[in-house]
Amino acid sequence: MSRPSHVRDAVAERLLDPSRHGWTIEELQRDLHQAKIPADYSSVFRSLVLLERRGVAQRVELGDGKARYEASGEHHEHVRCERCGDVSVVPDCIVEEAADEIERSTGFRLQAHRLVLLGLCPDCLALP
Amino acid sequence: MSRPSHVRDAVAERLLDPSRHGWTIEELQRDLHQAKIPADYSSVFRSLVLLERRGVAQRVELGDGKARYEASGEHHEHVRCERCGDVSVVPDCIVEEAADEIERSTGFRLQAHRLVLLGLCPDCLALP
DNA sequence: ATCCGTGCAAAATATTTGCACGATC
DNA sequence: GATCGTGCAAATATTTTGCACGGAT
Repeated sequence: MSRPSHVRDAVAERLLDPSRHGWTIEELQRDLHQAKIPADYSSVFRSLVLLERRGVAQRVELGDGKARYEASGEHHEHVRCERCGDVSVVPDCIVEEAADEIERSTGFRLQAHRLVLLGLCPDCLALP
Repeated sequence: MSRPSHVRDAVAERLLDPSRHGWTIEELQRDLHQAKIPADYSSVFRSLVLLERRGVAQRVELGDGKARYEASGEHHEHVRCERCGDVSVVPDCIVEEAADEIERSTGFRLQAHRLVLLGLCPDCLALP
């Protein structure tokens, strides 16, 4: 039923790469371009929408006004470098533990959370 | 040196109100309008920029694509209701404690963080 | 023949800036 | 008279949608 979709395939392939997280649409497009897979911004966008509906990708908000995507899977938090924009992962969820106490103090029923840590990455720390 | 600025004053007054957090520009404008203080969107925006530069206001990202502002001051986290958009405050910072461990495991030097908790507020929980 | 993937361009959403006018200093 | 606050409209930045074409089924 499915026809070849080189754009979508290439997008999925990049999302699955565990060494990068929080791709913006533009970053994906640029990376595709460098791999000789020219694709329209809207095609990348639609690929992401579809991959998200299929449960392959998930959209994450990293608080910089850009839509970012990564492979859906284990929950984790992100650290974003405020200098170069690089995104890394914090494997442990430090929010879970506090959830009960927060629900009690606020009256909210918690469903999800987004934690973005901001700082300087090791590379940028080494610079002046 | 400063001339009367009813828009900016009214904006600041609302930000300082401790019963509301995370105002969007549009919410502020609507609230001003109801208080018979018609103001242009851009005037509210510029008031916020100025108030932020003065250290009175701070911009917070609550992950819904809108710029949100509140009085600068004590650090705290936010809970946003996914149904009605209402924003409340979580006084305690649950991130501080984990910061050291995160810096060690990621190599980042942490400078700030944004935690947005998502769920249902007490009012919406009471609805069907 | 139909359906789906793609590119191109326009719409939609939200923020930011340019310009002119009038009020305040 | 110069400066600052404001409204109006245009410029940006990004995401989202409409449309048409062409290839795969």
